[in-house]
Amino acid sequence: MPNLTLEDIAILAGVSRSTVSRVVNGHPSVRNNVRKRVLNVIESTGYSPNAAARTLALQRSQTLGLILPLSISIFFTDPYYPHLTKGIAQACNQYDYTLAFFLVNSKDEEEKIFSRISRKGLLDGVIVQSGQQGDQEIIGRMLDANMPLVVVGRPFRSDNVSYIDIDNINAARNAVSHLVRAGRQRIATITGPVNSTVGIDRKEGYRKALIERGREIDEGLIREGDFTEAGGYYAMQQLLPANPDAVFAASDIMAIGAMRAARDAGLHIPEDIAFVGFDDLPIATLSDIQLTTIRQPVVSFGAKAVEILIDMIENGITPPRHIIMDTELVIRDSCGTKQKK
Amino acid sequence: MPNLTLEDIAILAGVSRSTVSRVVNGHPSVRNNVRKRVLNVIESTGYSPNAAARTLALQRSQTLGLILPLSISIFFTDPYYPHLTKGIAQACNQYDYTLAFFLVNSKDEEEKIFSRISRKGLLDGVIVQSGQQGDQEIIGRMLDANMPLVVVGRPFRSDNVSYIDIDNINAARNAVSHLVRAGRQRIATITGPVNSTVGIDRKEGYRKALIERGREIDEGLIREGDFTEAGGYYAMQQLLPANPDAVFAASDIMAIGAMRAARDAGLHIPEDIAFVGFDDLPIATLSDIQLTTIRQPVVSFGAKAVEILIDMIENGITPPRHIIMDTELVIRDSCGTKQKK
DNA sequence: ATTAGCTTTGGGAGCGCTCCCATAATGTCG
DNA sequence: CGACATTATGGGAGCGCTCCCAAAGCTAAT
Repeated sequence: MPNLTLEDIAILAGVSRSTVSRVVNGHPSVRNNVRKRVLNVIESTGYSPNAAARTLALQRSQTLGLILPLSISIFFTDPYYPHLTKGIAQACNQYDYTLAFFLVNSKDEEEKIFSRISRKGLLDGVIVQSGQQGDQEIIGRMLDANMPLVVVGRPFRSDNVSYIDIDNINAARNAVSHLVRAGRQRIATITGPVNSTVGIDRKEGYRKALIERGREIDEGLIREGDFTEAGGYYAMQQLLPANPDAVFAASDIMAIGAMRAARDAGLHIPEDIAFVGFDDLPIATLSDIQLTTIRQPVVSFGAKAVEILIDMIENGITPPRHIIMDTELVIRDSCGTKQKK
Repeated sequence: MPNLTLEDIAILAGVSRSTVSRVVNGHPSVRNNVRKRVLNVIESTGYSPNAAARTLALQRSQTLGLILPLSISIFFTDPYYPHLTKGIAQACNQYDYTLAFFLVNSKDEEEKIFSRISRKGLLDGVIVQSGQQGDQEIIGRMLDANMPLVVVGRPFRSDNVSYIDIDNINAARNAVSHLVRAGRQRIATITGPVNSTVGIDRKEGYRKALIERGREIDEGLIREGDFTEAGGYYAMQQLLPANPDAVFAASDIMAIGAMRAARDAGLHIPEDIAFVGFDDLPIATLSDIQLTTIRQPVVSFGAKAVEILIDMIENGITPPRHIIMDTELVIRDSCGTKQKK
């Protein structure tokens, strides 16, 4: 299969380069019989335009970048990221953009990847998964380079940046309120890393819920986790001496780890101790005790991020937009309030 | 930040375009003081070359595509794929290639994605995750388009294609032999889909192991799964009436589902029934009973695939290579043979 | 000092596309 | 049926880079 160019098609169809270009791009001012003739040639030769040449001429690559920064090099131990990726990939397909995927594994790589990303003619825009302080640098650099940018998860400095998030504080508050209403007395929490906005916000929601209900905050019932199963297990072990009768974990995967620790300690779920997670990813229903959790629309995050980003690319960078999506408390077995049928 | 070109840098440094190009590409024949002068200008202006222009001139994009075909639109319910993706992404970073990510979700998308992929000037080569019959079409089309290609997992027609895989038959045989040696009498299996090579091969390994040991094959002890947790659960329910005392599942995630079903049926693991999985992904150790499983080097698959692909791109397409990687049976709690300490 | 044999540098052409503008073909109306 | 508006078409220039070849600058040897 030889490498055909516009010119070749033009010759074969007996028209000019420009006309073929018009046909390819669906420009209206081409006579019908000419259009047909050209389309036939294209069809029969299997011609498809050269992406690089088009990018160069248009100054548009039709490619978006997804950057998962160093802080989440734990990539894929938490199924949150794969789901997000899926949402983004789907949306890219839908809008006919190519998705370039950058997984930052180490500080060394970071520099390498940066210089690749900031190269003109590669990406039209960038989606950064954020949350931790370290990600500010990436965000800053993209902004400096005037690269259209959407952040998934509220970043630390968020005033001049578009992002998509949920209301973590209220979502957490609802979950913990539910435990209070269920009569739990010693409600503990396993937070995310406190150098992340999700870590901070979900913890804040926990505090709010308790204070609203006139409870006191017992620091002995608060432990920091790292969004891994092992971290959840370990944090739970630390909490056990404080005798909690409920735990709100800032992610499903940590909740799974915490439940394992509780069970290893001989506790019964939900009788002795109730659990609520956060995310509602498929793992929530994989454990033996189905996890009560806060559903957040991870796949929609991706879709929405792509949508906004493309809008920025095609219509110019607008004032930063902050999109807050809805969450929902999904009651299952682990919190002990599910109606038996 | 204005959009600088080679030409601009040349003027600023008082040299020609060509000289700047030489400096950027590390060509030796540039006098040292000139090189320094140019580098200074580049540094101070933050210039970086335009990727599209370079691609057009070189006919090389330094970009690889990863295609996850329709048959695995279940993407990310099985953590296998995220891990593979991670391995590939890491390797791409290492070799300074960009990774474009194509997730095929529907038949409609397939066509759209194909035409994008086969566009010249976008990808230098492609990695396809394979296994099912439906993937043959993608593979065929890439081959027809003369696109350098490496398949992860042996495809159905594998003679003219480079691929990376493990010896699924022997790996499965070892696992099942282990169960036989442990004295299990009624060993069942939950296979992968039988329109996939992994499904077929692992089942074949199961049969081989039993026949070698003089056991008979009881079709009532064989059920087909679909590599999901729910599929494992369901298959196990089907198997229960046949009273198995051991199950070999063709993936960890199915083993998890199957164990849940066994437990729901009141069975004790591993006393009443032993389980062996396949993959050794982190989930294997997340369940309450740590899963005995066959470890396959998923992340290395990715690295190896990238390595071979780049070799094909840079040194021309060589005769197809078939790389078989090693596996290892990892004994944990679920098979009942682990030494107590 | 002159010439041969290097190394270093500059500029043209080309990669394959789009866009603009000029020209050619067509259509419309009095 | 000619004058004009309208629509189709062709070709040049340019996107920013690399590569090739020729010219210029050096070095050193006769």
